[in-house]
Amino acid sequence: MNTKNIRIKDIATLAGVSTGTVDRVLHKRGRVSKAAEEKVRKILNEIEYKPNPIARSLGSNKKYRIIALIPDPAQNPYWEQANQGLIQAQTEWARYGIQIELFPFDMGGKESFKKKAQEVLSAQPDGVLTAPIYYDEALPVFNLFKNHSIPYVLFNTNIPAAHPLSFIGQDSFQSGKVAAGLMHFGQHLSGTLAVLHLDEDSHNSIHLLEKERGFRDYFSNNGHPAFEITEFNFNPEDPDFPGHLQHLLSDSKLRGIFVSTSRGTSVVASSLEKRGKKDIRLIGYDMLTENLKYLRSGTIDFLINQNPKRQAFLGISHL
Amino acid sequence: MNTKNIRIKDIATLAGVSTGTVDRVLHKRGRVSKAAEEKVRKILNEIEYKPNPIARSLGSNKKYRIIALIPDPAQNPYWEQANQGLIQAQTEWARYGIQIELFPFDMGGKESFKKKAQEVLSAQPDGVLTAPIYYDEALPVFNLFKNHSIPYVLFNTNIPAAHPLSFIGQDSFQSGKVAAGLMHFGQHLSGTLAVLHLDEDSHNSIHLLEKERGFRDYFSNNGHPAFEITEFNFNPEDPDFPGHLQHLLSDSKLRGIFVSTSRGTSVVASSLEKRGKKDIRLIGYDMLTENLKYLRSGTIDFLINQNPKRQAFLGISHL
DNA sequence: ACTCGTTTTGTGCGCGCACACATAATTTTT
DNA sequence: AAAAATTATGTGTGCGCGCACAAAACGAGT
Repeated sequence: MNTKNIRIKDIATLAGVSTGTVDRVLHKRGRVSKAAEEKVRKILNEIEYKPNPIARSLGSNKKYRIIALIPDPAQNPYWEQANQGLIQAQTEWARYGIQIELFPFDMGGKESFKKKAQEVLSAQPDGVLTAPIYYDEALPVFNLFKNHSIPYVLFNTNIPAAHPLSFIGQDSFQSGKVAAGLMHFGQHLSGTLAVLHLDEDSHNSIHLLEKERGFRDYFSNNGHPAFEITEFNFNPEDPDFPGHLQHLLSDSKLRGIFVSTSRGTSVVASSLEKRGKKDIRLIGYDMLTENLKYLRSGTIDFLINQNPKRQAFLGISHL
Repeated sequence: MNTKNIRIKDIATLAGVSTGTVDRVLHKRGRVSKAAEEKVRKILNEIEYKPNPIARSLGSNKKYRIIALIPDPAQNPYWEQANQGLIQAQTEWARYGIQIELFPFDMGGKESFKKKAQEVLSAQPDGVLTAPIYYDEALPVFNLFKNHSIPYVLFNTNIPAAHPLSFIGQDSFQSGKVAAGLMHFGQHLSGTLAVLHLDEDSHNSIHLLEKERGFRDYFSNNGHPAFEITEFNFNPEDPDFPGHLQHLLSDSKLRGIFVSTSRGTSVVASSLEKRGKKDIRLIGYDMLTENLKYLRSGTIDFLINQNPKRQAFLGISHL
């Protein structure tokens, strides 16, 4: 009673006009005399009108199409988890007339990304959720979206320059700092720390570089014991990769490894375990089942959880 | 189109009856002939009917009263954060006719808890969100709630025996194990570890005891280096408290302190900082502003975040 | 066969909003 | 000054559901 919700009808009576007129003022679609608009505006300023979202969505009953433009889940467990979140969102929002379609693109194929982005555009969705893992290719795509006034939400990787509707995900820089803090914690011997980007094209993936920057930033402010930080870019599909890894691990001064990608962590962990190198600290990303195995066995010391499932779900919700 | 949502009306046509009959079958309020019920039931089994929650809540437009029975936020920053979450939930759900009332009880006064619980009962709310920090007193209260068929959601502290509608919060036992893991991590000298319960009546607070149990459990499985774990119960309001703390800190073999309550952590941290004891590891709970200060300065090594604000919010949402 | 009770079934209304359309009040044109 | 065009305003309808109530069907008794 006390929390009496004002309806559009109440405003109408208060302003001495009909509901239709109030409606037109609210949706600013003209066809209203100045005098009438005045009156309604006045009432609106006095009391705060909150349209009832339930009633609103009931009537319209529109179908919304949202497209998720993300790397192929089949290729990568991280994106598979994200996909899980999408499926969850799908079922959750289904009866509100929201339909989610997946446009997976090939990781490591910028061309694939560009092509799929074009398809998204021509599909004319009501919203897009995407993870712009390629900086250079992403920006022009977003400009196109904006021109077609298709709202888009970024997740996983942030590109502020793209000014999306919103961004869901963690701050890669801070995330790198956290990793560094955990790496530093309790370390009493100086030595080498390795930052590993296990990706096809890590130079173009800003979020990986941001993580590294955060990692280095931490150590530039926290100097004892002194660490030498080296950075490596490996493609885990490369046949030479095991060799490179072995060479890296043979460094007796190596104290810790920070893997910037979720998938790569378990590979490194298995290598460490084989060599019985328990003293090398390993920090990676995300609770993939593979990773969890090594986390339990103690080979992986910390996993920074990006919660792709939840992120994807939230992303859709925001749209 | 393809995801055509079936309405109650569709079922009616399919079964060859009217919507009213379907409605009666769905809400099982009788007044339906066996033959008709048969037909409707058959259709219902074939297709999965999902009532549109939007339309449902539109019509009813009921007012729901939810009461939050939690410790007085004014007395404790942790519960103040929880209160923030309640306020957020309040504004969020306001227009769906949900009203949240706060029944704060005095911490450290079981009598206060019992009294307030009685008040809640006589207020006849549609739902209760509560944090049963006193085990012995809580159970009979929940039985009363159940008798009056008032749904209740627990948060912060779980009491499975109370079988509530749901529980929001972390597993205290696991949380203690995590703390132990972080305590153990990188420790290379054996010594003493202290578990501090800084509460008025810690013996009756199961979640604190659960945390300790988890903490001890970890070390019983991870033995090197060997630690002696001691446990202390202090009341931070007690005038003797600073003396006790000082005595504890004078132990040269003390390696780390685990504070099981969110509020106490900063007190210990300030003490540590005064004595310049940087080498004692300190682990506590929750991102209270006080705690964050010491986390930044490095005196507190880890804070396990229980996110009371979010928990409270989720609790209401579940109801 | 008719009325009266009882059970079964169908219909109508409203929740609050958006949007379409019908009416009313203007202004412009002839 | 009347008709036509334009603009302003009011009213009606439907979204899907729950619930109240009207209508119909059915039996039983006279």
